[in-house]
Amino acid sequence: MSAAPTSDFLREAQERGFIHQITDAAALDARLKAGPVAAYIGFDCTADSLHVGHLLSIMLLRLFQRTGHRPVVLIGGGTTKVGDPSGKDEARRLLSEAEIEANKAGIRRTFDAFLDFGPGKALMLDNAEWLDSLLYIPFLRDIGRHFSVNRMLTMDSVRLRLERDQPLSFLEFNYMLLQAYDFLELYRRHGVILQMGGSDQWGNIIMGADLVRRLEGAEAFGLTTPLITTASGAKMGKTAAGAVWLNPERVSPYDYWQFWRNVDDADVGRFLALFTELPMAEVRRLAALRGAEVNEAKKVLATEATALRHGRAAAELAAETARRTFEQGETAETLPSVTLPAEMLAAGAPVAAVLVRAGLAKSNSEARRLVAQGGVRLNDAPVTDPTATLTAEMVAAGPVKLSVGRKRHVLVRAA
RNA sequence: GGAGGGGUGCCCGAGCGGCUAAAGGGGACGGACUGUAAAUCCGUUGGCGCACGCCUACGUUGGUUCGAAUCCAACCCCCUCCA
Repeated sequence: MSAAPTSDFLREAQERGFIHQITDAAALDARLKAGPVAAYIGFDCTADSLHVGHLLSIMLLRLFQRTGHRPVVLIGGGTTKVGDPSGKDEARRLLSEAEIEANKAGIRRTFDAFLDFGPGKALMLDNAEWLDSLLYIPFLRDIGRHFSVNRMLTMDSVRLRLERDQPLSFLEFNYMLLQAYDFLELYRRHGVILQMGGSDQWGNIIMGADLVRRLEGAEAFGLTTPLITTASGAKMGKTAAGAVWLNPERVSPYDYWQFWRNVDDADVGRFLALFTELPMAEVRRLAALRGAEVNEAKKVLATEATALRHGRAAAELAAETARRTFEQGETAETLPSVTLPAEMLAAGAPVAAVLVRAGLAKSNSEARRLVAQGGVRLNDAPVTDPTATLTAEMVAAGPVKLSVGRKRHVLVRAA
């Protein structure tokens, strides 16, 4: 990175660690200072919720809006119909029109928490709008002519595949063109001059920027974010239960808080900068904490990150629930809970079955195994008998805390 | 189109007629130690009211055998070389 950027957006983005590459940092910096700019990031719509893996992009768009610009969320409704073949072993199941619509709605709900979509503010668009009606011959003639196969072959995404003798379908080869075309459409329709995305999108992004430049004679820019891995090298956002989703129906605010509370020590500073909006001075102070004090930083990270997604109240509640559960050893009645039907309790509900019902074990076998290994506790008392049952009397006085391991707790309630 | 090679559990990867629910590693989970961290050590890791039992599982479908992930046939998919 050459001269330090002076626009609010680039300066803060750089300071917080969002930037990996920029096509023309100085020119972009100047444009951002001259007035509001529109920028977009593309998202798949293969699921009805985004997950923590998308959060970096979301936070970047949020920062973009906060610094006075217009973020555009581009949903790949059109490209999802084709199915992105990259990086997948098996062909992905094609989604129906209705599924795509449902997914878009879910994704929209996620974004509503992060961006202001009011009049003149952020936009959410679907590339199906222009891709669905695309005609092959005119597309080839008008757009395809501007793409040099020679150059496409030198792009990392293509070159690496070819070098490793991995197959590359024509469809996939074309993906680049479709992506570039999105940029062109967004420029024409909404004056978008900047595309952002993960570092793996660099090739696609510069193709798009070039296309806009050629056909419209306009300056267009690209910016990529670094690939975020955890200190232990894994792609972030995966836990035992799977992806850490951003929609509360999939991951509760409490579990979301716990996810951030449990990051590696080595990740806390970086994550505070990227996934919260605390002033950098505060981020640096927290990141400098050592030893057991790091826990303070993690709690701040968890609460701030949760507040951004689920609101301050839900975040505080999750923090308080955790404090009472972990630090006081109490049974906080705000923990996630399962309710057992009366007839199940009347007959004596096997602990194993309750574990499965509570989502703490995937099968009865696993539940029994957990008990056998001494990993299960009822109100903090270890369960040693694999055939133990929960009775109505046990739950009559109030919810019972069922725990697996040190960290997973669920309240069991009577219906 | 022709000739070879290959498809194994969450992933990688052994196995190549019975001793195989399938070595080993990774990951994940539980335990110990801690700070709801990392590292380390121990254990677990298909399902089923599971102690002996039963069911499902090694690309798909059939077949040979007392017995198949292992042999045969056809089919599907992938890779390599040739045209």
